[in-house]
Amino acid sequence: MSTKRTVADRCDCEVIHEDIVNMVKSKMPKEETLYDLAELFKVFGDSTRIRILWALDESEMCVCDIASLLNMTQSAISHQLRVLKQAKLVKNRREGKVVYYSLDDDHVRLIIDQGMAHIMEG
Amino acid sequence: MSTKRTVADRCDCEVIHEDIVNMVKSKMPKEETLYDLAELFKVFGDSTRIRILWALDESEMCVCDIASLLNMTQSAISHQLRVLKQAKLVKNRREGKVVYYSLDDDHVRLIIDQGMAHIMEG
DNA sequence: AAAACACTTGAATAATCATTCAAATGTATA
DNA sequence: TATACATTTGAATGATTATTCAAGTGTTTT
Repeated sequence: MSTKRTVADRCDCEVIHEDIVNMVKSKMPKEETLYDLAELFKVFGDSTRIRILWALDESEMCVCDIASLLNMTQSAISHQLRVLKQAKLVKNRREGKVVYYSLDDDHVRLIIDQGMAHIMEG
Repeated sequence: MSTKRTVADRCDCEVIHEDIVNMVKSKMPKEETLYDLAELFKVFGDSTRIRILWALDESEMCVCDIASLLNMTQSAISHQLRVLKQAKLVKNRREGKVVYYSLDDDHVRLIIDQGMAHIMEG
């Protein structure tokens, strides 16, 4: 008796469209690639960093100026610039005591533009 | 006497290039816009959601299939689909008991493509 | 060499958020 | 109407992370 399923048979449902799942699975990029992609977008996913990127798209700037522009501490800006640099989105050069940051990559503008397009269409 | 600055005059440096800061400030979008932009990218900044978006770019799928494809619980997938829907990146339709999800917007592909381009150029 | 300056770094705190678990919908079927 | 099914929802937990604060570099000026 009791062909009744126990309450938690792992997942309470099996695949419904196995053919589609298999097809999609065969076309998915490597796990690692998708992970890296998410990591990249995570960098864009903070308003401080977005503002920094937008500012640097207008002009190369030093840490002090960015801090002033965004009304934040130099330390906070410096921390975020490090994140942006690790993601290869900005680069810097030193001139005496001053360190100037600028965009490192053309994709930055394109990614932001596409994001804006999505937001704007409402 | 003592024109010497106290140790913490708010920020330990003043603006260095006031002209540039003012120019950039005048060109920056509204705070709110940049905040919304960051919120959008935050949605892309999670590997589960990126995988869902990539999968839905191949084919419309139901929650159960996505869960199977990504080897995760339906609950976890459902929670993330809600986030994606709020961001207007996916839409859904019901057919009996089954709910099918699909991409809601052409920008999704373009944004992901730009992200990939950045990653791939190394 | 000492002081001032521009910036970086590390640890600590607080806030955000992805996943899990349990319970609740809504729909179809017996 | 009761059961099964596909999905949603809410609360709880653990992990990640942005900012602050204090101390540390590296460079120039006096």
